[in-house]
Amino acid sequence: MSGRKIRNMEEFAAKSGISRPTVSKYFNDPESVKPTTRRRIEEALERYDYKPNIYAINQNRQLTKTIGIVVPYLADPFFAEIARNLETLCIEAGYSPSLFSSHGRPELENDNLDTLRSMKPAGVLIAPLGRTSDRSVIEQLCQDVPTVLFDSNIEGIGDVFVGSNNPQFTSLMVNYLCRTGEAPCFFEMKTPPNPNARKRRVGYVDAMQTQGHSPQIFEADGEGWALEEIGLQEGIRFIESGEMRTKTVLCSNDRLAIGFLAACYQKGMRVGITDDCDLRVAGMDGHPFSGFTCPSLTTVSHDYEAISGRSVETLFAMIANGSGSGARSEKLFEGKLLLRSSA
Amino acid sequence: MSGRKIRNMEEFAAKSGISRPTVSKYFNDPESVKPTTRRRIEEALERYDYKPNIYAINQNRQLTKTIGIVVPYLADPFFAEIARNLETLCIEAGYSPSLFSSHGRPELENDNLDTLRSMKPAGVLIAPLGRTSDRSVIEQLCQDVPTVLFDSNIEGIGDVFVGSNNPQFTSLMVNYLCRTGEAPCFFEMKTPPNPNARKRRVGYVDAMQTQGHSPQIFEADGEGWALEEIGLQEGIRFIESGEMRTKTVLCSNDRLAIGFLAACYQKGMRVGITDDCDLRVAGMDGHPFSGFTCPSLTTVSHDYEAISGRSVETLFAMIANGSGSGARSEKLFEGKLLLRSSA
DNA sequence: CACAAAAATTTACGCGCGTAAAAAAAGTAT
DNA sequence: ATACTTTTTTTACGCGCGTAAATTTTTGTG
Repeated sequence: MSGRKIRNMEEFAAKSGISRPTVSKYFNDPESVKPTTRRRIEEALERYDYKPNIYAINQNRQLTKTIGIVVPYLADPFFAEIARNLETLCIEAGYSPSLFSSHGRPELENDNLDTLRSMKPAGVLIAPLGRTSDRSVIEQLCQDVPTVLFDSNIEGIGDVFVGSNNPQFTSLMVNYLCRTGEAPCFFEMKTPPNPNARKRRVGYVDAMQTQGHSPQIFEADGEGWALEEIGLQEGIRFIESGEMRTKTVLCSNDRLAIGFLAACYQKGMRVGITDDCDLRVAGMDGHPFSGFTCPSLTTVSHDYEAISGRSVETLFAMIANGSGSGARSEKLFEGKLLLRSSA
Repeated sequence: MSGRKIRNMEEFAAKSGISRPTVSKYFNDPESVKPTTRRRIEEALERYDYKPNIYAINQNRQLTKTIGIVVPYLADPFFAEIARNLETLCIEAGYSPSLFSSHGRPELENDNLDTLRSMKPAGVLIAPLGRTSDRSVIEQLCQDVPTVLFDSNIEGIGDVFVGSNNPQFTSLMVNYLCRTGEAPCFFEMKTPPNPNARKRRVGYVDAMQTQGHSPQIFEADGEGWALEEIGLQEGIRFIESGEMRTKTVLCSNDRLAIGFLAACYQKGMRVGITDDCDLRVAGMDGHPFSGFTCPSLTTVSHDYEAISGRSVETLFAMIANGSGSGARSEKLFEGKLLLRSSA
């Protein structure tokens, strides 16, 4: 590819001594041309620096090879990790993923979705903001292109949802905590950015009542995605309030838990399962870095691979079969207990 | 936008009662048409669901409104945070950022860059993999489009580099540590994924010698971007080796430090500046979550805002002036000492 | 070597838009 | 009202490629 630049496929076809339609065929599927021809094209490809113009390619095409991936906040390690998985799977399947973050802002989510819609992608994988999402915009998208919602469900929208069974997360953890010690109180945000928080709260209350305990919920103030900071500040407030009726704290998510651990550390409270500790703290999510807190965080982990795997599988199936599969399907994966040393 | 869909600009122009070229003009710059006309178009825009086809728009255009952003590993919170800043700045300036992660793999970096090049972006912001990057591919990109390299410098390539003064990071921290206690040993990876590591090591050795101390470096085994895990496992090995000649450890970066803190915790070593502690641990980067470790991590922080701000400013200037500015410029920002409780 | 099948070529059209040039219409100042 | 300027319309072409149909060449088989 050291040779000089080629303007278009016409010119490249001339250089390689092959007709343009055949070259076009090659780029759409290298296997579809005779090996001899293929070799000649690929030799030319090494000598000249040419790549078909993606705009011209997609402009007169109904389905592109693009897959849109939209997450609410990419700087959240959970979404970064999921996005990484999804991108990898798409690439392996021969698609070109296009990644969008809504940065927690509804108007950006709308912009992303509009942009995506005009890109005529083969399919879209979206984790919506949730509460603040614009239903109609997502609905539009789902109508136009095969779309899989993941992580955050929006009732009645889209053909497929793939996510985690959030109430099961809490009941799993509550049961474990009750089995091994005191029943937990619940540390969460009053206005959480992620819509799964509500389900977790409900799951907590249900599980506690099933176990015959009365729930205690501490609602942290603060808005936005700076969850560790909120966990720290409000954790301190919670501890200082003296209202904590139990020495076991279940945090609504791992990022909050990481902040809460920092609060405990600052307040000189030892966290852990051993006898010399003052408090047990657990989280939920299986955050990529939850294994490296001090103490390491006991949590319920999403089945990352299952969620990302199923999401893309389903999407590919929708793309193949034509999207209109009929009934809306929801697939919820169970969380796995990650027993570490904080609880 | 509840009205039925419009196929193309021709049809939309008919609906709004304006000629297509004028509508086209409107979409390129809404201010460029008469207020009356603008109002009529925008009214039609509310009634009908139309957006110009992005492929057709860009196909016959030399410079698009796209800005490419390429990072080596998006699941690393440092890059996630930088990417978030860059995206926001681009959007505010009226551009459409397009985000790519190389997932630590050189072949993906090449793919990303090739894709980007064919997108004819107005400009590109790239943090290359570094050591494993394909120089020629990056060089090609720089020739074709205005490009700013950030974070990881590749000598002699590109017109502009914006990053941090890594040797200064280490000397700043070494000086602080020496001033307040024992001189530090250095904990780093033998084969770090990030090319800045080498500069930090050199900076460490230099600073130590300047201070009249003999450097001690522990080289952690392991490859890839699972830095916390490596910091944990190799940290344990380092501690157990008994080779640690000092009770102050400077980690090459915060993620390694987070893993090392976990190692210390597991080995029952108290980390902090207070008298009852066994060890001081410091990091470098100002990792978004470094403030929430236990103890909170003393570190040298990148000037995130300055790096991202300067990067886009420079890029916009290159776009405006035409890229060929002549000499290669490098801007290195100083790190800021973040004094917390680990060292 | 003839012949059918497969592959490549030739030819030609269209996608949706940018954009240039010329003509017409609308707005402004005199 | 007239002359002038700004804006819009009309008309027309081209971007780079997908793709279909008809034709020619190449390949494989008997």
